[in-house]
Amino acid sequence: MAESLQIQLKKGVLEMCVLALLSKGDNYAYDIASRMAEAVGMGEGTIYPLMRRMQNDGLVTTYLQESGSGPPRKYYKLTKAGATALKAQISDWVAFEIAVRKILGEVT
Amino acid sequence: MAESLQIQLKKGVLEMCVLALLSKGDNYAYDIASRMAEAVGMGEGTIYPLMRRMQNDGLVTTYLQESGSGPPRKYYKLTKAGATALKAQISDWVAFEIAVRKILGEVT
DNA sequence: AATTGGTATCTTGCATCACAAGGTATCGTG
DNA sequence: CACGATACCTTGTGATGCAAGATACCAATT
Repeated sequence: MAESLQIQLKKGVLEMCVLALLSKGDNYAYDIASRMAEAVGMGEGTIYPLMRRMQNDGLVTTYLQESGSGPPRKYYKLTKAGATALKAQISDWVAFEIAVRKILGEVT
Repeated sequence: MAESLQIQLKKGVLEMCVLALLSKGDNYAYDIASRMAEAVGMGEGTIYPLMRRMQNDGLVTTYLQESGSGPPRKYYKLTKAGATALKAQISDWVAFEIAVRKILGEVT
């Protein structure tokens, strides 16, 4: 376990979840945020900086599309690099999960 | 899933692991840090503020003990409140784990 | 036509906190 | 006595999640 915890936890989980959602189909921030809010309690204000960072990192690309019910949506699409990052982050996450379970041990 | 992600992730995991270690016996910061470093890559500089916070929160108490090999060690001992917090945090963690696995879905 | 409420974008200020790096002190060994 | 290991702790930095709010579009009610 060489990497810093920060990478595993902070950059890791949220980004990984968003990448996982996008791997099932393009989506826009508001909807992603809603799903994440329901699933893990993420706040809406968190998603936009995160998406911008992921775009800067080349993990996603964007395109605009009319919605018919509100302002146009900015859809995010996974790139090849994004898919690769997703795989790596999942394997990191699984390793982290195992490490934590080991620490918890019989306490669980 | 009402609580903020921050609580689940940041305050959560590290504190939970430390509490779990202490539930198996009193221990001192340097040793805890070593174990955590090996297990999840936590840095040593992280442990001392964390322990102080946990002490302020009444989750642990401390006592000094000579070591024979270096300066005296400050042992931390789990309080009743600490044990209660540990249980709650484990159940939060398990729920979080499940939520993440659900998001990852078949991608895993 | 004006207001409300839901959708959807984004910004700002704040607080938290893990980390790296450094500082201090004790002990045993070469 | 110097060195490395043990063990404590502090400081500064950077990252980032969050709450709150600003902006704007659309549909439906008033």
